[in-house]
Amino acid sequence: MIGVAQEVGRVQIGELAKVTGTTARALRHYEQAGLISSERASNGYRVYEEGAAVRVRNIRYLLAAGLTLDDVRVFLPCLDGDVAAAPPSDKGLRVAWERLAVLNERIAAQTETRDRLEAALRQKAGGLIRPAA
Amino acid sequence: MIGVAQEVGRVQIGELAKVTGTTARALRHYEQAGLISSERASNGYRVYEEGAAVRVRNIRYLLAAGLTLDDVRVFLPCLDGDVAAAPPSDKGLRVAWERLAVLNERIAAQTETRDRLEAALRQKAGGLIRPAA
DNA sequence: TTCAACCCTGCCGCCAGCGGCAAGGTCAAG
DNA sequence: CTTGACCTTGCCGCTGGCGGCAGGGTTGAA
Repeated sequence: MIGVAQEVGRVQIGELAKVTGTTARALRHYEQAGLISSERASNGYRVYEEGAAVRVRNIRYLLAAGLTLDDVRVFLPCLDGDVAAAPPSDKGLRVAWERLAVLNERIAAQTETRDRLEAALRQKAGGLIRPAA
Repeated sequence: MIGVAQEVGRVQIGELAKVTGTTARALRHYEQAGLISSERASNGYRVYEEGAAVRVRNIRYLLAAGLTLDDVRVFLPCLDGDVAAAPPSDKGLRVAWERLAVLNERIAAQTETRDRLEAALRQKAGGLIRPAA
């Protein structure tokens, strides 16, 4: 083993992938997209600091909610709280609010659509078929 | 002009695209995906019957809400109401309810995420920046 | 020394929902 | 008879978020 963790949190990509439930490939992708950063060891290996895991989990959480990497980039500085990253700039915050508004619209649209679909289904199904609940 | 409409609603692809606010390309795509159907004139041109416009608008509506073409295929039979298409089969209805449940989950996830983001933003912004509303 | 298990950087592939273009047929008007 | 607006099929391209592989270095253990 290459050092289970000399200093806590100084971890390489495979480990980070494992603990965050993702893949090294995805992590490199996030880095290239500017969502995470890494130092390099003398051999060129990426080394992640403590807190990276939190950040990555935040990323995954937002992605899972249907946000794009661009969106995530906007919101991340507001989520890390403690870790580095630019303290959310004024402009950054404005943009974040804008994206949030967009998100709200999307949710509204989907909700409306769902309601209509549900109504249509109830009507078609008479009473034969019921919501899975 | 090739006949502004001999019988009302017997219309070709460009017209249908125009009235539904989409493109011929997209309509062919929907057809290939099995979402709409068309007869052919003797010259090979697609001819759409009345009601196609409604169907297409339904499709666009659902797509705009973030559904996939697959999803749409599932829900369409329940929306046409009058037009042809298979009368929503029993199995079809079950599947539709399932998809609806998925949609609900997605909405829930997004809503939760939005709430968290909003909270984070409020905290970061103190009171400097306010929701766009 | 050799091996396995890591890591690196490309670069191509996939899915979805089309856009866009080529190469050709059809039709009505001038 | 030509023009131009329409239509046809087919295929390649693009965006996003990676997956996966090739080709190569580094490490620690046996």
